Amino acid sequence: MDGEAKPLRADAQRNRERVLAAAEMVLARDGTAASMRTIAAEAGVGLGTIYRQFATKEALVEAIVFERARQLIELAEELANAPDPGVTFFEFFSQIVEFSTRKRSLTDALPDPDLAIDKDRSGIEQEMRRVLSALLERAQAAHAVRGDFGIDELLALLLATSLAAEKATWSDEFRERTLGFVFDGIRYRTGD
Amino acid sequence: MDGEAKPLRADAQRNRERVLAAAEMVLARDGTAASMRTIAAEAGVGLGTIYRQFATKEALVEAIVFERARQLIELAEELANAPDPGVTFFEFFSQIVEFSTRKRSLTDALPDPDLAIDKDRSGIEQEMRRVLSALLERAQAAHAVRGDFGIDELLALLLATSLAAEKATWSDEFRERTLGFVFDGIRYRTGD
Amino acid sequence: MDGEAKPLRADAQRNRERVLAAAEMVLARDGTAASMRTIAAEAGVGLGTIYRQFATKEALVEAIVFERARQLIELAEELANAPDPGVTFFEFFSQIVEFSTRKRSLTDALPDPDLAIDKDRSGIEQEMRRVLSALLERAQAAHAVRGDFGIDELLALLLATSLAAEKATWSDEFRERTLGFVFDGIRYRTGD
Amino acid sequence: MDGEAKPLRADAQRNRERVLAAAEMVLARDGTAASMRTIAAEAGVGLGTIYRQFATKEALVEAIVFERARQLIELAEELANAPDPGVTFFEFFSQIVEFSTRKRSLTDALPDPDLAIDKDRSGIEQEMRRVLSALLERAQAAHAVRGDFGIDELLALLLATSLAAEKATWSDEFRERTLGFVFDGIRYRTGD
DNA sequence: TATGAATGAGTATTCATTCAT
DNA sequence: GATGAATGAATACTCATTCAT
Repeated sequence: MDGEAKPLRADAQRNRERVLAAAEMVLARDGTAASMRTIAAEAGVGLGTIYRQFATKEALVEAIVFERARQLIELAEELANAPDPGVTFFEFFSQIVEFSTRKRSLTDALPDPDLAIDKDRSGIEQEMRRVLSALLERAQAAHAVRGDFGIDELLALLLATSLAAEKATWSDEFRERTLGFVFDGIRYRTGD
Repeated sequence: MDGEAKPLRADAQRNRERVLAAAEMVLARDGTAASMRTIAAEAGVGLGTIYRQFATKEALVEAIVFERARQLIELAEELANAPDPGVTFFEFFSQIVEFSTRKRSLTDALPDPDLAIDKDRSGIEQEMRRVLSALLERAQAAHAVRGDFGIDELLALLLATSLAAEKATWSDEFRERTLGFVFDGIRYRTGD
Repeated sequence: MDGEAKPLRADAQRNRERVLAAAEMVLARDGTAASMRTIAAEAGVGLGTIYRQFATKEALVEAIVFERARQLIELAEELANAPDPGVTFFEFFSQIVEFSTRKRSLTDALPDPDLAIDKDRSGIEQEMRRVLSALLERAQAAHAVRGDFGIDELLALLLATSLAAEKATWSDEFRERTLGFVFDGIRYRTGD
Repeated sequence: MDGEAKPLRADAQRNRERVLAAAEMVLARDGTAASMRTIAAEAGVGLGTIYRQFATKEALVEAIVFERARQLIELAEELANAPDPGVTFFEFFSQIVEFSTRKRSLTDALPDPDLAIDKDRSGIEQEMRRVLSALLERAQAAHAVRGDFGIDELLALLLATSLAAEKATWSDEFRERTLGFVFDGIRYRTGD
């Protein structure tokens, strides 16, 4: 839909990936305050090499967020036709939160209704809304999730629990227990 | 060993408050990356004036967090004997989240199990746990909240929803709707 | 010859002395990098009180140097008619150096031929030259010090050994031993 | 574990030298209170350029001191086998003092028994003691210097006269005359 | 008159970004 | 293309000095 115009030379592509991997690791460890120099060192490339691929630090961070969003979308798409829509929905929710525990700043990948929405960002966010809506609707059709629970509320609660998990590093056990209460509030019940 | 020793000269007190107010505003807007100079300018005082009251930037931020935590605790204490424990509990939860919508970084006031806990911080966090536990237990005794919902889960969900509300600036209407689902998962139901 | 015009109120005089004493102590300990606030705290007075007596930090430092110079001069004058001019001369030399070991920056009290010489400074320096010359000449007249050793060389060697003693904090024993060599070079010898 | 690892790019090397030269000059003029900005301006480079070569101001100052110490050592080593040990010894002493007249703060290169001694510093100071001891012992063996004059006293008097020469900027003529008296005190005499 | 609160220029240092090698 | 040296704006913090209380 944009960008990736020329298919990058092989070595350039390899460098791009090394930088992304290093940046992901360093940012996860040090937060966005991490310096470009640190990232370059971790990637084993020169500073200039990063700037060849990413115009600014902001662009690099965005690329990572973008990448993560793509992974989420991919995962959601794989699950689009999974056998049990209800179980699938809740497991997917849980998985996203677990992801956040491990990778700091993943939450930036979730649509932020506030931020100035540039083209690229908007595109992927739309896509995320789309795939999440699909999972949600299937779960509702299967009478596993309440019908009055909308996509905006889903995004809000995903963001909420992911942020908290990220900030406080929830244990697996604690995550499941806490999410359990949220899920109980969302779950379809006879009489709704 | 605490502080509040001498009762500050009138002008010093006024400046202290101006600095705190300005810092709260600027930090809410720009995050903790905001510069001391910006805060001083916003407060209409010289840089040195800030440093007279707060030894470091960190101390200033902590003072704000501390102040907010104290407000929360005060509110919770006022509600400790309110007539309807169930309604009180859920309204309190909602109010905290609403607070976050207006004042960014309030969430720092909620206990963060992770961070190195210095004495002062630890004190206020213990207090917050205590008052929140009291509200929770009263609501549980009144069969308004599930008995298996603990203080840690409460803190986690408060943090979660506050962070999200803060990040995305939820409207009143959206907040009530979204929290409604969470509350439904927490609420006591016959058969538990 | 100047300054001390009005004879200062009793309390003002007391404050002046407290400040001087504190400043001497603090400057000796921390060097001239010591802050005015530290000095005020040590003296147990407010910052303003220091500035009432000394227009600038520089003026305060100068006052101390001045004070020390006056002490040296006084000592030299007391010795002007001491019984053994030779012993007196060398003991005086040694005492000045010992002084430097204890009080940092005393060396500033010794005439510095370089510096822009303001009126006050010049006055006391002239005086110091005068009293030192007197001691020296008496020692030479008594055939205790070589006749070709002049006042400029005396000042230079006093400054030299004082600076070194100050910088390296010589022990009593080391000072006497080291000065011994210098004295041997100055001492009158048959055949001169 | 030492340093001189990679042989610096040509431009980096040139800048390093420009910085060192500028720092030497500025520090000589303004003392160690001189600001990094002033040094950068004098060197005609950006502030960051200094910090690329020297991690802190302290490191820069140390580098200069180190450099000077190395020059002294080199000079001393060249003289280690000079024909007349006595003349050599006194000329070397005089040369060091003359050096100080031109380059302020050289005296920092002389071992300071006081200061916290870090590894590098300690290394070079040991070396300086060693080469000076060698010169001294040769002069003593040649009956040019008194046998009871030790390396510590030598270092003390070198420091003393260098500091004074630095502070007061002695003329060539005055230096020779004044040092003459010191030398006379050190010199070997029949009857010792 | 004494106090210490307020001021803001000045300091060392960091870091995103540019550009010569 | 890749490297990393150079740049300088920006940051937290200090301190001599002034001035309201």
